Amino acid sequence: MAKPAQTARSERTREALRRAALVRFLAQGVENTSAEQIAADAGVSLRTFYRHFASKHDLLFADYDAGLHWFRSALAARPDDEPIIGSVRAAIFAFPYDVEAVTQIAALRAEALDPSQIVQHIRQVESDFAEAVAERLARLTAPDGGAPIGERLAVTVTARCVAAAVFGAMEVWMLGEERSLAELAQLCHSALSSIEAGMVDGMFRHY
Amino acid sequence: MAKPAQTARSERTREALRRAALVRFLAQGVENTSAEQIAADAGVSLRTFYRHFASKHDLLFADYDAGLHWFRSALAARPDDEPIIGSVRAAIFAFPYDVEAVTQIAALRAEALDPSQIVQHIRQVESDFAEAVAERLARLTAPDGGAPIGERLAVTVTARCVAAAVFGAMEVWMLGEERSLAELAQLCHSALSSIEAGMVDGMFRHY
DNA sequence: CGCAGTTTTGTCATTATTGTCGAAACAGAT
DNA sequence: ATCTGTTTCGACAATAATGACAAAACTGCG
Repeated sequence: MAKPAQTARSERTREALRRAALVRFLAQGVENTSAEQIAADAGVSLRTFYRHFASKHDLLFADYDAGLHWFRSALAARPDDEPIIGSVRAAIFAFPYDVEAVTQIAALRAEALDPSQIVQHIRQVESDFAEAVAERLARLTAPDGGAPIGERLAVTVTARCVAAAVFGAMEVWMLGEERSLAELAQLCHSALSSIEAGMVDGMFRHY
Repeated sequence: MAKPAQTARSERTREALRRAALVRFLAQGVENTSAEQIAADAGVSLRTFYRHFASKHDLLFADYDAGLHWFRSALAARPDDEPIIGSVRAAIFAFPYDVEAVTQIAALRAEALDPSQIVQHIRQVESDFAEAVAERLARLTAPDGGAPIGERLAVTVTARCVAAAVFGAMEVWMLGEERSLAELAQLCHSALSSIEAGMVDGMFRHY
């Protein structure tokens, strides 16, 4: 849909667009920057801009894939026999992120996107998160996805419940008054534990 | 974002646009129908069209809110002391829907939207579903949302897990070979039961 | 190097979407 | 019916986004 990025050239173009956009966005705000300006700054045509990014706002999510990839790898690196909740805990607490950059981008998003779009993105993140967990779980059963349907159901539902715990905790945190990171960690921990407790009896007791 | 719909007049306009769009879409396909045509058919200006619908594609989701509202009401109508899983089962199996219309719209969506957009919509549905369940659960604890944070966390996570079960079942069903409605019902039943079993011990054992 | 095939861009044209501002239609009170 | 404040609509202009096709850059190979 919007990602040539195969060759070195296209990668350069992409980078140029990314940089140009960030500069403009920071200097004059997202809405006051036209796609044409960005393209011009990067020295390419408008059409080319849209070949690299689905939309102007898409630039605000340009770094997301890298983070997802990191998480997926972190999960995959965990030993096969570790209980899934433990793997997830380890991965999410080890997640490295550039506070500066994240804050900056978050501000731009808040400025240019309406709340529903941001919520939509969070749902996307949760969905990808669940998929990563499912991928890790599936490794235990049938690496190729050819598992019996009951097993597939268990993997999918379990993974989604884990995601439900983490993102549910985040939701409660955002709506609550206490906004410290410690509080968030506490909520995550608590939510994951509740899932874990439920897992001893449920259909997915094996994970 | 795009919904005057307060007065009778705007409701008429909205309906006119909806009808006009459906006719065109069915006759010549979504992509071959321009927003201008729809507006013209409905006898309003292009700008007015965009006052009622956020986008041309938005028309393909125009009926969604009604369904959500139905579900929310169905859940609310259930007795307070019924276990949540039971309420959800009852509600989803009683859901009334016009096979004709649903099939028709689904075809149009498949034609005009790319898969990622459809997935995005499904996520939206799941999210709203979870929220409806959470609403029903919250009634048991603190009607005003002023419950202690632990309780809020339990409600949120539980609701999301229920949604995870239902939509996880749907995902497995869609990816599987058996596509009968019976199979879907079976998967939903199974997924909900697994959650139910887990609930006897987890933090949300009370629901 | 020079050629044939593939990928990436550019250009042009068309449609989609949004901001702004003023006119028309509407609801309620006099 | 007339006045008045509000909602909805139309007209116009500026961006945003996409389709179609040709030119330019890049690739591997003889």
